[in-house]
Amino acid sequence: MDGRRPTLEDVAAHAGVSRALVSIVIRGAAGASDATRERVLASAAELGYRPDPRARLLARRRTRLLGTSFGAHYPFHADILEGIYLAAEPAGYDVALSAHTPSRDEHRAVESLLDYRCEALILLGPQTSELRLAQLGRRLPVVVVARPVRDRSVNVVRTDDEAGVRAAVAHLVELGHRDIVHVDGGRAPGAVERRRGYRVAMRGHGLPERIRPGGLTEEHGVAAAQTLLSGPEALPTAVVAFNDRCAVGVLDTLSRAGVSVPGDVSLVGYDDDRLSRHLNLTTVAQNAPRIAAQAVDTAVARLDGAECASHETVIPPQLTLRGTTGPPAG
Amino acid sequence: MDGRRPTLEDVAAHAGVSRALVSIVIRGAAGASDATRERVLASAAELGYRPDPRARLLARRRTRLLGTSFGAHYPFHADILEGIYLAAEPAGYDVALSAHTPSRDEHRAVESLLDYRCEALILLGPQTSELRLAQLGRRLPVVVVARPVRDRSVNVVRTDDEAGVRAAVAHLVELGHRDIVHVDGGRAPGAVERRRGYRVAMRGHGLPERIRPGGLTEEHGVAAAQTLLSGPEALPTAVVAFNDRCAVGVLDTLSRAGVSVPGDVSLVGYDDDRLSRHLNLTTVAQNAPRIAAQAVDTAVARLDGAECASHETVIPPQLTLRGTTGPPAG
DNA sequence: TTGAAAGCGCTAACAA
DNA sequence: TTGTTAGCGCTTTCAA
Repeated sequence: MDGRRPTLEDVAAHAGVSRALVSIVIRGAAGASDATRERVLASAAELGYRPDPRARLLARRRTRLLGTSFGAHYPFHADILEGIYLAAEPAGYDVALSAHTPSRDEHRAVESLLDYRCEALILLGPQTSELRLAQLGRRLPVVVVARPVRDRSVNVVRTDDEAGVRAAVAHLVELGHRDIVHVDGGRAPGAVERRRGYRVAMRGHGLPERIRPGGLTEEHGVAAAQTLLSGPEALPTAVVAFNDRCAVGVLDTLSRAGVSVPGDVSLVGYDDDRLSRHLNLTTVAQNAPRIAAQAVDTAVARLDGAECASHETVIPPQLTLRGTTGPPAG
Repeated sequence: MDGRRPTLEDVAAHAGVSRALVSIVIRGAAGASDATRERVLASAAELGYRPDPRARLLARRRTRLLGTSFGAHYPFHADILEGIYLAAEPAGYDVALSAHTPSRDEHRAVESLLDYRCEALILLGPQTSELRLAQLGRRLPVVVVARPVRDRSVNVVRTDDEAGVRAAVAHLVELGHRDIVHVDGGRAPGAVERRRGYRVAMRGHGLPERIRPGGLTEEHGVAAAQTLLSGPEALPTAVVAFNDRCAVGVLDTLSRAGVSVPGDVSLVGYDDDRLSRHLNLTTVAQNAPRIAAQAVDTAVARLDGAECASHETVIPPQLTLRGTTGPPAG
């Protein structure tokens, strides 16, 4: 079937030089004549040589590995992952992935990253306790994405969620809405900030707060919309949902109950999922590529010894107007 | 900051035995007295020793690594991933993950898995050509999930998509529908089979086929529903969508156009995403945990030398009746 | 510019 | 039952 893959040694023999020289050439390090370089490269290509990352990792002083933990079920994490791969390569780092799922918790995901001697950790929306994050942060550079952390031993890259929701509310108020409900994110990362943004904005406009418990999935949106439909109070004229998935649940439930969006009720999501673009959902966009690039930059900067890289990078969100918001009916 | 992590050597010194013995104990291999075993374990615990997987992988004859490639943006892949982690552990295998994204193609994802000397590959819904899959399959055990492959050098685990769609159509016909549209999956994995299931079923019932080009995201559903709404022909009384995401697009577009589901139009999805459960969508469920377990089992069987493990395992889908199907209006 | 040699932390014969 | 020893495939001084 397989047959051993060629090693440095094989390439060296084939090219008639020492292993050390091959290593130098493969790594693109200085110290080999152009002639040798060419010959080695030719041999390597001919044999189909590919360096063994395990051995490389073991031998090198540095692993140049960026450990990234993510939630397997979060589309937003997938977007960021893509950006991390993109940014890591030119910086000379490899990415080690570790997923957490309902049955494989974050702790295990992180432990496995640590076992592989990742030099820094990028944690996407971690639910881990502040205490544990701080412990990790004292051990190696840790970049927490999409969640604020007070402890200064970890770095944070996140969207200014509070501002995002404030902008959403401002937009609705501008359109003439006064009865605006927030379907919140419960204990999800970022939920506190978005809730605060809503409250601050409503108070600022002198409007009464109406918050419904929600969460980060469609089902939460469905449930919240149902309480809105069946509750004793009148329907609001607008809803700001925790995220796009939640908004989809709200949208769907309202539409199917004969409530027109945005005719009767305006709706704003959060994230700018691929989804929202095509459901024509007004939403607050998080800049995933920029968040990813910043996370990698921060990790690399810390690794390069910039101890005092700024603790937190807050990236501005962008209100994206589409078809689910309009003036109130009355 | 860090300080070197303890090695086998450290544990050996601390316990006053040789490295070999520690290795034996840590691996749980036979050949150490209970007393020694206990002492070594105690030392390891005290020092917080964790084996270095790179070194272990390098030294071992076998890596016991199952390489898994997946699409970062596919929720269904996430479900399967979870099952793979679950099944791999008791089988004594580790899982190496490699994501493909729009900017990091499957080829790269697979190469990196190969570099890490994975013993077998589990490819989730690969778009790779049959030719390349066959080449891979001759090199090491390869299990392709959720897509049929004729070439017998790879193993396949998939849902009987044709039967799934046939069941969906049968259900609609039973309810009295005669004008049933299929919004298909275009070139997506599984699309051919589902389309065939639709055609076979419609022909079997003596009904005319109406297929609309679709795809695997909400946007495809939205687009297809729009052509349905604006086209010259009458709306069908039922729609079978390629998958749940596509169905959500259809559902949303119809609802917002004032078309009641299932009052005016019945709708069936495919996959049984988390999503569909809470949008109360009638759908065809793929059994992700079972698919995952079967994929791991197959890979392990092939690794254990069962060359002739059956080429293909087809898992029955399950029509799941919920609230988006009902009798036609007339 | 090149090569020899010593590790990286582990496993697995083999010998004691 | 235990210890010795030789790798796994690479990087990285240090000499030549």
